[in-house]
Amino acid sequence: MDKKNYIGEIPLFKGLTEKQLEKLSDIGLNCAFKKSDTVFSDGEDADGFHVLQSGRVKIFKLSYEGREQILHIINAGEPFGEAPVFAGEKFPAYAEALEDSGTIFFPRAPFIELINNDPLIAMNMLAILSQRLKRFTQLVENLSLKEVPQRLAAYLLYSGEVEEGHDNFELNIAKGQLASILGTIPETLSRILSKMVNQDLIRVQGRTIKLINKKGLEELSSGERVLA
Amino acid sequence: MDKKNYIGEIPLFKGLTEKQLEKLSDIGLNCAFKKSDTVFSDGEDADGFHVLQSGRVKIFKLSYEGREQILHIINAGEPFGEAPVFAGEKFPAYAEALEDSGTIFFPRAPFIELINNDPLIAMNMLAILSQRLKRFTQLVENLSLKEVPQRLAAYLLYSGEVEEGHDNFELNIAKGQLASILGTIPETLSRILSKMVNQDLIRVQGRTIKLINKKGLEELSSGERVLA
DNA sequence: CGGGTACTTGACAATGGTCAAGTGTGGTGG
DNA sequence: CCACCACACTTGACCATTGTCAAGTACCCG
Repeated sequence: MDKKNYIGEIPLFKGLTEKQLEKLSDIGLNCAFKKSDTVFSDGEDADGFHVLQSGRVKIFKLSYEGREQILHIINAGEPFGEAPVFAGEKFPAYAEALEDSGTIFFPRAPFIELINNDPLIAMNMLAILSQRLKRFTQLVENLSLKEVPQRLAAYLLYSGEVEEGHDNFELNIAKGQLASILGTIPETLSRILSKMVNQDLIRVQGRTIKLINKKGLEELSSGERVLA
Repeated sequence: MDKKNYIGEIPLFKGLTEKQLEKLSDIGLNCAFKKSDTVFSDGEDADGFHVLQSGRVKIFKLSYEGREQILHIINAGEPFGEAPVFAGEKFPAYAEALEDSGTIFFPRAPFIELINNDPLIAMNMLAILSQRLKRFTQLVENLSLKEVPQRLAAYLLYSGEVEEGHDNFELNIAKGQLASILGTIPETLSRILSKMVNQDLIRVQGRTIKLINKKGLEELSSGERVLA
């Protein structure tokens, strides 16, 4: 079984001893989800958390009318649903597989016991939660203080840095999902992309985006410039 | 010196031994801020975090145009600016004293050392960060998926529960600051309060709010009902 | 009592969401 | 291999929510 080896690769569990990995491997349970399966629901009792092994998962909230706001896209190696392990005890949002996905589920009680004996896991977990907080701070800033074109510009610049091919990259999600990340709807996103194309800021072909005028995008994202 | 005794009262440091409190007391530095003093600024290097001893502090972001979104109001006993201790190393927002305030500042390095030797502090810190994440989740949900009347209704119901006098309480902040918590501006807040008064949902007198129709407010906050 | 700040109210504008219709496009089955 | 269906996306017309600007009122502190 290579579960243990895999666990050793997870950033959250970097630097642990063989013995600790052994224990983690003992308490971790493999789970499989098909595309668009629900992993957990908002308000559901949480008796542990997942680490994504393969595939992708979106964490999101739903409005009364059914609109969706994506809080986070989880990629392989990242934990999710970990906050209720330490406080609240209920999942604070929905989680759904964007593709067929595999996770390792760590039940709460044995995991907490493990942490109590090892500050390193705790420190790693603190780092991850802190990172999440920082991202949420940005998300709140974007939603409350920036308009959709600014948010989109920032997203494109950020993606352009992360993906290969600094100014010519492929969206790794559907445009509708991107809208949901940016806190808007597909129609609005579509219109703004058109405007950006008209102003020669970007070029769009399906899911491929080419950044033509990075300077302009940066001005947009900071708010110096507006997308008339 | 009663610093040590005070530290023992802080929720974050509950359950520690005398010796640990001693150490914390050794590394903690007293700070004083006058009303509207800046405690730290967005992007500033963080070499530690504060615990608020007295007064109140707001944590907030600013837009390009200068609009303010409050992320959190810190009350006595709560830590703030703790995330960059574990990740990022820069404060992710502004902090400003709402009143004359006193804090204890814990420098990063000795604090981390302390944590490495004591899982209990780590667990408490994990609980606090998790709690923050949950609150941020709600904040994102409110900003992105709810309209201002819904947010206000939820806020009033929540405050009504927390404060004494379940349905007749005093706002502990200026209305302009409340607007900034709700992600809007004073003018909009003012109008919505008027509408709520007209519909006999609440009564307002200066900073005193009386909840007349809790059921109606609940329907509003959930989205079943709209504020025509 | 005076002055500044907080708050309110009105008229207006614009961002962005809703509804509706149309245009691909990819995947499946005949 | 092609046809078709479903679904993602686009585009247009409309309108609600909410932010901006401006003016006026109330209130608190000195």
